[in-house]
Amino acid sequence: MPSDAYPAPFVIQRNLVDQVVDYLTESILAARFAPGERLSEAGLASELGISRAPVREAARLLESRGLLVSRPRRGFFVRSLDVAELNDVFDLRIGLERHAFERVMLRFDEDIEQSLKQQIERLCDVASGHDESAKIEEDIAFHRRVFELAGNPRLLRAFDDLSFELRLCITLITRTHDTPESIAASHWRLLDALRSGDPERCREEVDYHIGVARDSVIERLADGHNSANHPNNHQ
Amino acid sequence: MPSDAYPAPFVIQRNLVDQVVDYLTESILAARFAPGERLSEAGLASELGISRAPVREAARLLESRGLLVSRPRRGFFVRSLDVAELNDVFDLRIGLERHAFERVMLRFDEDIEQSLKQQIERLCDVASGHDESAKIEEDIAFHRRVFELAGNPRLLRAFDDLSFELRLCITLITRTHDTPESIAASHWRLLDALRSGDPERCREEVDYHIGVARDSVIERLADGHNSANHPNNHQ
DNA sequence: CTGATCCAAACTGTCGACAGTCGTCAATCG
DNA sequence: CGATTGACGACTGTCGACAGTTTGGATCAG
Repeated sequence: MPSDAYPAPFVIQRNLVDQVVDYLTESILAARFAPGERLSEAGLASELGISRAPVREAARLLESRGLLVSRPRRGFFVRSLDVAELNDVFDLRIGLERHAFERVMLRFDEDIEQSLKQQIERLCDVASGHDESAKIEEDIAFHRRVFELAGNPRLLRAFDDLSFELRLCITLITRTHDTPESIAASHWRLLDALRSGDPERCREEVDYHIGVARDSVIERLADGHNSANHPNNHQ
Repeated sequence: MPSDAYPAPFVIQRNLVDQVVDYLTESILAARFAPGERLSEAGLASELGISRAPVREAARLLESRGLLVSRPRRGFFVRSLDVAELNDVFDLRIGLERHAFERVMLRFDEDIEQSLKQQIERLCDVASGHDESAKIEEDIAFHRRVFELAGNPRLLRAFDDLSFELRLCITLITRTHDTPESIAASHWRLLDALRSGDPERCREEVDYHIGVARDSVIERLADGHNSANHPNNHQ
């Protein structure tokens, strides 16, 4: 008997907490909740037709993901990032991506190349369309693939943790209008760098790639979307 | 921890969740709970004289810190790391420390040097004693100081998140018996590398330093402490 | 004696309720 | 008229309870 292991998701018995986590995550990233907005436990619970306990536990999880902040005796608020925090997120991302790319480079082979090529092609497919959300997700998916290929699950988790804040950064602004060609080209350059086997060059390409993304976000944030977005840190 | 908001801690009104988080964290890291051990919500709650709700919320938080793993409908278990996971933790640590050291190097000045010198001296103070726990904490404190000086709170939080797993790695084994001199010397070398302003050299020193720590842990894990530690890894 | 089956105890997931706290706003006072 | 105080309402922190599930042992067939 396979008594040990395998949660066996035959019948996916999702508990309420996970469902609430997904619901809240999507709601925040789809900007259905405004940054800084207070989330009422009771309100959410009754809205979802459940009790407050699962909502509270879900909120704790979202807090650890950086999507919510809790103020004792006040409740949970949707995280709102200022420019400094946004810079910090991208700075950490650079550190993580450098590491992931280096690890991938060390084990680069035909399979990895194919895998990344496929990912870029999927990115190209949606890049010509008008589904901005899909572009963002495929962009992130490419980078996530790199972290998968790095072969370190813990490193991947660090990226996943950060990616929620990353999406939050992007949610805060209107999406960039890069051309499909430029989006594709910038990712082909990363693959080329990996292929070259030159660590120095790879670092530079990663720094440039992430730097462009960061500047794009910051630029738009400065363009006016920052107004009336008082960050939720007081006194 | 990572959170913001310093709302006048005149009267420290700690809620139960935070207290339970601290209690559990300390219990796990002090090896009062065995790796892989099941934690009964009801048991803990009655033991602490509280209800299960705060215990559950605290456990969720510990899960996000990597100290507990939850199995649906089964409860929470103390995380137990196998050699592969342990390698992953240290690999991520290398990535983070490289980045932190680089950032510190870019803004290196007299104040930073003094701050790190103080930290190393505190490390030396405890290194000659017999309080192994203090040695570990001061060792981690030095590295945490580097992350603070890097000037990126998000990067610091990433280290804090990882540091719990790091402590867990160390908890799993008997502590290394490095001499006080070698402990001090290895950290002086890191400071020297920072002072040199040479990124390449800094990376190498960091890689070496963390690598030694990793090997030390792995070596002792292989020495026999791994037996009967069936990992409870899922997801 | 081995292995499958069944049952009771223990536990998790979820709920509704209560008490204490915080923010708001109107009434009061200088 | 502006500042202060106090009460009201909303909400969080915490608790005890119930139902369905898992676990481990007792029971029974082979």
